[in-house]
Amino acid sequence: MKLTASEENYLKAIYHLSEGASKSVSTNDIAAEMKTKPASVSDMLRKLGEKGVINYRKYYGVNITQEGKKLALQTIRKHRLWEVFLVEKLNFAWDEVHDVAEELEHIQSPLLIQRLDAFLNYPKFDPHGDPIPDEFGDVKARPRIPISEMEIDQSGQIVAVKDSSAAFLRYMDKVGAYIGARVKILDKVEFDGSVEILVDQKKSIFMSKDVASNILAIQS
Amino acid sequence: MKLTASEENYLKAIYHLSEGASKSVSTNDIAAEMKTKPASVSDMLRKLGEKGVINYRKYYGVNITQEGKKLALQTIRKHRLWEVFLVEKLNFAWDEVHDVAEELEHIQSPLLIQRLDAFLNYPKFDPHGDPIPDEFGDVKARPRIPISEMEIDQSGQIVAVKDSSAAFLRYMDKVGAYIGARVKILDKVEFDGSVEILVDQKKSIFMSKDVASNILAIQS
DNA sequence: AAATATAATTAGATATAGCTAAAAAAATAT
DNA sequence: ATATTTTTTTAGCTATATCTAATTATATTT
Ligand SMILES: [Mn+2]
Ligand SMILES: [Mn+2]
Ligand SMILES: [Mn+2]
Ligand SMILES: [Mn+2]
Repeated sequence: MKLTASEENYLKAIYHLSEGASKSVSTNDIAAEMKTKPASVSDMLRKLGEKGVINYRKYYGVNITQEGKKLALQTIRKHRLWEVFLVEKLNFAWDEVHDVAEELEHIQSPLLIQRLDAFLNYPKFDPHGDPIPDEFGDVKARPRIPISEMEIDQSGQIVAVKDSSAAFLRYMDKVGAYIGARVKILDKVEFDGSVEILVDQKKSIFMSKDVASNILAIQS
Repeated sequence: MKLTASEENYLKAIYHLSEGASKSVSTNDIAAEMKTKPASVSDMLRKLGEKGVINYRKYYGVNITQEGKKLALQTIRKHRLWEVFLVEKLNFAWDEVHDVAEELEHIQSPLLIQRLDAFLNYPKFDPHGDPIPDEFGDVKARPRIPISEMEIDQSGQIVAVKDSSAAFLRYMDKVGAYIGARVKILDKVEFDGSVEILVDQKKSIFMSKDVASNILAIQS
């Protein structure tokens, strides 16, 4: 099964929207995610359905097939490997990599990805803490919870961000929160869910619930 | 001026066909180079003409403009930098890099290329000995002659290949000829122009004129 | 100079990928 | 159970990039 760059992008979006959610993915949701119009999505769904990477019943949304999942994970693998390359080797900031990786992920060359993976020493996570699927599409899931859901006095380590937008990542940089940082919940405001955390036993950061819910940690 | 990947490929082809040749480039030649049909070329020439990167007079072929030349050299720069990356960092063989570079060269990110250039330590030549234009499109030309034009007993150093096809490069590997090798012309056959050369003062290679004309050297 | 051959362009298709506007189906509210 | 709203699809249009077949312009022969 060979997909165009555009088909790969849609399939990836469908995969992401499927994750967690148990029911079908809707046309409107895909359109929002892809920043296209629902009419364009309907057209693409017909094509992806014909290619067998999704199950598509008109008016009832789509479910990704096993084949589709595998292909989506291949694209995600490439995207994340390139992100690691950009940060580790080319000194990109973690908020600068997404758009370039969005292009690089479509380069067709299994050898390239195999060699890139080796060159990067088989990284397991991308710069945002997201796991890199292996060449068979297997992902090592790591239990992670938003720090908004941790209790006062609990400790943990930041392992990922849920929102990888440049704006959010720059906020992280600004307040000194980063992947790998040790954190402890100092206080939680009942009223609005905002949180005060201690980073690396020295720096205290106060953040809204919205922010806290986008920082993922493993408890310790 | 923003070009599509396809436009960049055509412009690069036109640039290459222009090099050396003093007159306009013909539709048929471009079609042959691009492996498309002349009809497709006519269409593209109209578009490139409208964008001002070529001067196009129907039925009389094209000449690349200054603007076009600059853009073509940017694409060539990217292509060659990626080739260096693939060979130097990812251990690709020099006959495996072209097709992948042909895709990578279209990634749009000035920062990426600037950083890649630095990461590779500002290489001046690609794995086939071709010069890498700088960010302003300036190329350091090196005098180089096909070894078919060298005289008996003359010495030199292989600096590039004219033909970068996988087939030719694998032939080079097979006979042990490589960029950087010291060569001396041992014999030339008057009848058909074939040549015997000594590589690195130890290995003698006999080759047809066709082959010899595709190996470029600087005399010493 | 006219006939012929070659080269290049145009006309008309196809395929991808996007859009707006209209129509139809499904979901929700009365 | 209807009516209304929301969602989704279809129809029709635009743009890119390719093709084949037909046409036209230029170049070469005779
Ligand atoms: Mn993408
Ligand atoms: Mn990422
Ligand atoms: Mn290319
Ligand atoms: Mn090269």
